Amino acid sequence: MKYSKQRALILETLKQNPSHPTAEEIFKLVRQKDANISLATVYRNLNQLANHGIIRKLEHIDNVTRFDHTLSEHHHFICTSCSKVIDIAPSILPYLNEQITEQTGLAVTHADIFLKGLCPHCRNTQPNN
Amino acid sequence: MKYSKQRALILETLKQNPSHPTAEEIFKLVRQKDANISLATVYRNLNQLANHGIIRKLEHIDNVTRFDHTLSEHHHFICTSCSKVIDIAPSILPYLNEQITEQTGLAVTHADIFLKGLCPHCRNTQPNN
DNA sequence: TTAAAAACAATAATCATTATCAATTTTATA
DNA sequence: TATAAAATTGATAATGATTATTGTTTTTAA
Repeated sequence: MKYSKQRALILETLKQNPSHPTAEEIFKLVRQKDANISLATVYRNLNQLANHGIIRKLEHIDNVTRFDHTLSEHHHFICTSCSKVIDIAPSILPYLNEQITEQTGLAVTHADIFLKGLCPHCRNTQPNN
Repeated sequence: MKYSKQRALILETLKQNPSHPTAEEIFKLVRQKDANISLATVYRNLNQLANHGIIRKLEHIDNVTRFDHTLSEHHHFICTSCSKVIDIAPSILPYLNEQITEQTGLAVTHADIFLKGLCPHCRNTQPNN
């Protein structure tokens, strides 16, 4: 991968916004620093960075592709009220893959867990939902 | 919901094809029985059936929306080699929601688990993958 | 310094899905 | 059974996210 100013800006912007932004959201952010950058460039570079294992592409959260600044594995909780996404450390479910492999006979190499429920904030403000 | 021939056909077809088909795949199947049914009708009714809790919409398996003939909760394993989807009984992870709720303080109401790995068939035929 | 390779901006193309709308079907009621 | 309102349909246009194309610019190794 050759260096490019645009790619560096995109990666830097993603690192500064760990909130699992979409390509469109990243586009709006980088536009503030480079008024000429193209949406296609944002898509191209996000995919390229993901293919090189530098960032992570999340295709499962809410039917919209989002990007994650880190490769470190973690699960995701989405609040059904405010749509906020909260990262969950995989360490809360140790030996998950091994456990499933043992019980099913399927060689599990990767587990993505998507949780739904109310975040603490919505749980307090909307006690009856 | 008023009765409609088309919706009945779509539901029946899905029940006979529990392989998590996409809307397009269901469309091709129902076309064999009703040459005039429209793709829009298939989409409309699949969404309607899902909204009424009669079938389940799966948006997480492989970045394509698929439909599930049953509401009974279960997780999904997708083979990274042949893309086959295998259902996993949620009973292999009992008290999962409670366990996560306890450890994180998040009120988890629903957990979707998407597993990747090699299915038994591909594991045997491609031992080095 | 230069030339090939990679990346760019702009935009057209694609693909899955949804919206629109006039015509048809369903269904409750007379 | 007839009928009229409401729901549904088929056909197709529109949408929105993403990818492909193309001529131009940037990067980088020699």
